[in-house]
Amino acid sequence: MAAASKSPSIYDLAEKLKISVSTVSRALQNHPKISQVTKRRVLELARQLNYQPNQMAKALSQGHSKLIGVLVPHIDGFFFGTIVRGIETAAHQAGYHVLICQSYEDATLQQEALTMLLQAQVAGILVSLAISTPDASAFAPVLERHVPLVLFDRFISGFDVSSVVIDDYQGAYDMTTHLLAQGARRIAHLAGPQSMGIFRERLRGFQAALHSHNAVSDPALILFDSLYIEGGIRGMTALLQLPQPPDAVFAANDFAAIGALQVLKEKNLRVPEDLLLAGFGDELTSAYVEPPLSTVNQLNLKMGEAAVQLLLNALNKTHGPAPHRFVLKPELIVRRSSNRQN
Amino acid sequence: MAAASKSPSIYDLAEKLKISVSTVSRALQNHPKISQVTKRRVLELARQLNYQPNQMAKALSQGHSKLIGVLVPHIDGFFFGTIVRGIETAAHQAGYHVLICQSYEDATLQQEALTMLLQAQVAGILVSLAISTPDASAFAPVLERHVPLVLFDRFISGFDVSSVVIDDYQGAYDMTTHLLAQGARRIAHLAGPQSMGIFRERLRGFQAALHSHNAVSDPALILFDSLYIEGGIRGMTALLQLPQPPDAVFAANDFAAIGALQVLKEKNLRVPEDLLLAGFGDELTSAYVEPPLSTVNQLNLKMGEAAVQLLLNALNKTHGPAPHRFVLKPELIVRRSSNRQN
DNA sequence: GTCGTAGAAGCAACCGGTTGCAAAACAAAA
DNA sequence: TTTTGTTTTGCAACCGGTTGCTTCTACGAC
Repeated sequence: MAAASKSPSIYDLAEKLKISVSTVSRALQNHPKISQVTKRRVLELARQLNYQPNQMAKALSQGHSKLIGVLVPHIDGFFFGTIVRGIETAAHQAGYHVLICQSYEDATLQQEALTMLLQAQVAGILVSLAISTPDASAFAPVLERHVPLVLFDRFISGFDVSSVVIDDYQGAYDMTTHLLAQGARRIAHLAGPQSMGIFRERLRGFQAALHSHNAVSDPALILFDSLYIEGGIRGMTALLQLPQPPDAVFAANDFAAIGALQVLKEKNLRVPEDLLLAGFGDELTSAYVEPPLSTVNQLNLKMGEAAVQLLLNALNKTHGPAPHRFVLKPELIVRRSSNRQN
Repeated sequence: MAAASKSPSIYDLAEKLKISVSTVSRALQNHPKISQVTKRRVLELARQLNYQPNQMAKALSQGHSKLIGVLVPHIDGFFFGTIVRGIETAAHQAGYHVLICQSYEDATLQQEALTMLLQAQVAGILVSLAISTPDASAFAPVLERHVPLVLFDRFISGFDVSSVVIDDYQGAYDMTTHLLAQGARRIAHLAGPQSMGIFRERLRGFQAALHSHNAVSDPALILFDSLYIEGGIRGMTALLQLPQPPDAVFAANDFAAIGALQVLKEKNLRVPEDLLLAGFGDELTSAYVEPPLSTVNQLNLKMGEAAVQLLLNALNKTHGPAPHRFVLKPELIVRRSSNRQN
């Protein structure tokens, strides 16, 4: 299309130097069978003409590109933003590029994105599942073509591929234990959609902690709603209307907790004096709300890096290695919203 | 590498149907010179074999890919996260993929990333400049190859390419005017690095507003520092030690304002009663700090979309169209930190 | 029966690299 | 000087598409 100057190819180099393209190609790869003299001449001319290898041609002839496909629900927001940053950084260090797609939590869009990534001939794919993912069938084409796949954060049970997750169970368990230690007797849980493994795990951890400390476990205190701010508002409002309201709330993510906090402020209930509050996920905002919100750090950057590492492992083995599950230990971040000592 | 099943190519289709590859190729493109019968047969077999066109091969033969390179300082953080989301969404609608790179505000990394994008044969490039960008020279290879380029948010004066920016001058002017209307007499400005056009513009708008309202314009009230939270902390601390401290602070971004807010809280100064505070950029956090922070909305999503639109325009003209500058009008978001009326 | 023509399909070159294998160049050994 | 061996280089096919131009077929017109 571009009528004007095209960038030089190895053919141009070969012609100018009166040698064959294969020699040029090998010289550029520093192939041992090419003489130093020739290499020097090729490299020199390449520099002069500002030669840039065409990665598409390279990918085509080699059968695989230096692209890693990343499919996330959305890239804005602190959590995925940081993960993607970690992914890009790690990928870049390994000489890979990152192709980004968003599923918007929609299974159909997710499916389409996978198709596009496959068509783009990516070397591997990193996915955090859309909440609406019904089953693993969308990934059949990926597996068929033996494109390495690594799931992170969001997974689906019974889908046996490599993945990196945090130990949601443990994080929820620890946070619940902490709330109990702070004197909570009736802890409510704003739980997320149970179709997502992570939210199931958080609920499990919550319940296990209650159980092992012989604390009250009232089903009325467990609410299932969206985990956006609005969901938190609805949930907290409902909790306050109970005959026996809770004295602590543990939300399955920070947004829900922030929503709950807004309701509490409106009702002039003090946190942590009247009620303890904690979230999950360490969103950036959580440190700046009033009072600062206790939460569980998901080690986002590390998760992105670990996901890339797993993918690179798979890429470097000729045989598909056995799926490997990488579990990150989350960290409790105790701030004022759950801390009465101080 | 992949020893096992490779995905089918048009050669496989051609062979199975005993027709030539060119016919298959044309049938898939719905070329008018191919009979309906043949098209039907090809399409049917393609579906059966789950044929996926190899986009690299297509890009190679056509001389351009369906890839848009995006180069930002970093993808986490609300501002760039949202922009990138807008970009991805708009690009996806136009059938393009998005290749992400981060410069980490480093000119060298930025340069490298540009090279990689060029080698990846992207159809066009969207860039928000790294703060340390010394001049436009890094972009020479891009212009030479006639790869369409659009800058967004961060630009550099004297570099005449298409760009989409918000009217930082106007935003700062409006916010300053608002602070004056709220009764501020001595407004301080936490200014950013003046190498960045956006921060220069914000400072200009600030000063112009003071001037046109005959307000105090004291050079001691203008501080230049980093615009991270720490910079805001340093700045506010310094301002409070002045013989005549300000009665309002306008920070060139929200992070600096949030840092300033922390200092004020520590010193038990009330916002907005004792001092008015405003930021710029509408970070997510700003709505949740106490008191909620007044700020200027940068219309991030819209900016991303506009950038893609400009790029698509350039891609569709054979002649490089004249550079077009798209200016978005920012919106004032008045919250409690600057509002005494209410 | 021959010619003209439109429609459908195919040949082959090309995009810009990589790579197995053959060939050329040069040096050392016989 | 011929033979053998070692480097160095080149030929040509391939990756999976696209596309200009040619060829083949069939059908109506003269």
